[in-house]
Amino acid sequence: MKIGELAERTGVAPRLVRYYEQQGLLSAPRAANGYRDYGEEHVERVRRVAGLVQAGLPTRVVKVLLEMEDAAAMARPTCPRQVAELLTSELGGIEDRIACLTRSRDTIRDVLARTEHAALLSERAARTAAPA
Amino acid sequence: MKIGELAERTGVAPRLVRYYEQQGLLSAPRAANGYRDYGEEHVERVRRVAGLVQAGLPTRVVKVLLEMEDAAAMARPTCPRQVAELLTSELGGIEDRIACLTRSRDTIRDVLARTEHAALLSERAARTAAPA
DNA sequence: CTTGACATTGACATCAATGTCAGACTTTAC
DNA sequence: GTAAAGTCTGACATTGATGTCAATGTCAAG
Repeated sequence: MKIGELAERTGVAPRLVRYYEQQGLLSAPRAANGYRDYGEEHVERVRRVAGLVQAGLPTRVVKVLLEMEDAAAMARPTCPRQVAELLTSELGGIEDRIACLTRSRDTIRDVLARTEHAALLSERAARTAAPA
Repeated sequence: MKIGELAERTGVAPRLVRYYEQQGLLSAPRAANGYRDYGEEHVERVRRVAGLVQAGLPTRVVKVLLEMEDAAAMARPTCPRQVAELLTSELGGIEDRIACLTRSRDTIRDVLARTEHAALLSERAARTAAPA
């Protein structure tokens, strides 16, 4: 598929897809005419990249993170010492973020449930349970 | 305490503390001489603000989020319809981030455990279990 | 074959979060 | 009391993630 379709399916602007590619987060096979030519696997990949970037990770970190996810699929993953150290230190930051966001999520749910807007919450739950 | 000490205790640069204040995320009582004069409660607050910002939330969102956490402490929290809607829509994004980060966290742990760097992981666990 | 929609690259603009510096004032340490 | 260190405000610079535009090329539909 071409970049336009990929963008539509991921909700990520073509501009950003190219940017991520430039940052080395994305491979981009080319068709004979020079157009980028993506496959299904790229849809997942782009979603994942965008998700991590939106979660506040710099592209530089996302890069090693994803390289590592690729490695994790292997039976006997290898990982240079230096990368392992970077990941170990990032791990703390990631856990902090999770804790911070989790707390906010719980607070939001709690407040919505306890105010007169509980309906919004159940509407949303209904939507996510049966996504169109 | 003055801004320097607050900065030291939170790991957040004074410059940023002032910035957060300017964005309305922070109150800043002043001493007679004009210096900002913080109490213990501000330490927590600043950590929370910085945490959310690092988790990729724009200050504008952090602001309503924290206002709401304050409200959540009340017996009968109130919340204007418009704010409730904003929060409901942010909720999805937050959940996405959590999922994304959780997955990365698990992958990191998994890879570290399965490579020759498992030691890093246990060292870290030891540190976080008994923080200095 | 032409027109319109989409792609390519590269340059430039923007925005939010930070860093940094200058000039004036306060406080701390000697 | 003087010097060093910390604080204030305000301006300017930088960085990373994006938006936008221009000039050119490709493709699909009429």
